[in-house]
Amino acid sequence: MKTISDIIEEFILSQLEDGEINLSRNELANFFNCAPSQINYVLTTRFTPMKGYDVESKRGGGGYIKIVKYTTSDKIEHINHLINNYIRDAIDYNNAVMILENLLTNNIIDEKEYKIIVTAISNKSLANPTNIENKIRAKILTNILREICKEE
Amino acid sequence: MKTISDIIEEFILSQLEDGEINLSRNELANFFNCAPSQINYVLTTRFTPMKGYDVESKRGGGGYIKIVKYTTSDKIEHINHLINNYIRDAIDYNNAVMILENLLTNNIIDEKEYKIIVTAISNKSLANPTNIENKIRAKILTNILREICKEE
DNA sequence: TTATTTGACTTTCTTTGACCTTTGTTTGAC
DNA sequence: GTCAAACAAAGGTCAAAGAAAGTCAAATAA
Repeated sequence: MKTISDIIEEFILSQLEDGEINLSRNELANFFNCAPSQINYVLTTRFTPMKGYDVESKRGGGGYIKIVKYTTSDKIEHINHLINNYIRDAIDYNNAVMILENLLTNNIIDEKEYKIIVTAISNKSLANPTNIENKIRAKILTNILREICKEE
Repeated sequence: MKTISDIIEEFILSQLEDGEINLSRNELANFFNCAPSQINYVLTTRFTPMKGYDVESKRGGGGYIKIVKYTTSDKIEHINHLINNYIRDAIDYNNAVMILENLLTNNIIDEKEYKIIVTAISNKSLANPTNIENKIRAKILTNILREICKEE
C-alpha cells in the first residue's frame, strides 16, 4: 500500500523538469490534504544529497521550496566517492588539502578556486569555534577575501 | 512567486543607468500600488551599502530619493573597506551574501567562485559548531564539493 | 521496531498603516 | 516689502499583521 509520502514523492518526481522545480509547501500540502510538515518529511527522507538532490527554501511572503536534481556524471561519481570515503564527518587539514589537490589535477577546480577553498577550511578560518556561528563565518569570509587580495 | 518587493527591486535596477537614479517615493508607490513605506523596505533590504549602493534623499516639496551604485577598480581598497566596515568580527548570512554579490558585480569573483564561497559560509556548512574543528571542516568541504557537482 | 502522520509552536520575510520630521510655499499683519 | 505662522508636500520610522517555511515531539500505522 502506497503511503501519502510515496504519492507526494512521485508527484514531485513527475514535476521535476530540467532537474529543477519550485514549489509552495502550503499549496502542495493543501493539494494532498496533508499537514504542511509532511512535505518536509518527504523532502528529508526522499530528496537527500546522497540521492543527488539539493533543497533550498525561503520563508515568509513569497516563500518557496526549490529542489534541484543533479544528474550523475563521472565528476559527480568522483566527488561522491571522495565525500563518502575520505571526508565523512571529520577530516583534518592535511587530508583535506590532498583532496583538493586531487580535484585540481583532475581539472574539477582551478587554481583560484583551490586557493579559496583551502582558505575556507584552513585553521586560520576555523580556529576558535566558540559556538558563535557569525564569528566563525566572519573569519572564513575575511580570510577568503584577504586571499583574493593577494593575487597579482 | 515573486513578491511586490522583488518586482520593485527589478524595476529600480532596470532604471539605474550610469549607476545612478533619482526617483520619487510617492510616485513609485503609486505606480506599484503599494504603501510608500514599502519603497523604504525595498531600499533597506536590497540597496544596501554592502551591496555597493548609497541612498540619499530629501524631504519636503521637490523631495527625492537618489540611489547610486558604486563600482571600483581598486580591488584591494575595495576589499579592505568591506572587511573593515561590514565584516568586522561577526556577520550574518544575508549580509555576507550581499558582500559577495558586491564582489560579483565588481568582477572580483566570478559565478563559480561566488557559489563556492556562499556555500562555505552557509548555515548548512556552519551549523552545529560542536567545538570540533574537523567536523566543521568536513561539513564545509562536503558542501563545497556538492556545490561544484551541480554545475553542468 | 521503524516509518509515517499530525499539529502546536517558532522563525523569517513581507506588507500595511498610523504617526513623525523635514523642507518648501503661501499668506497676512506690520 | 518682510517675516513669521500656517499649510502643503515630501520622505522616515516603527510596530503590528500577514504569509510562508521550519522544527520537534507525540500519536499512529506497518
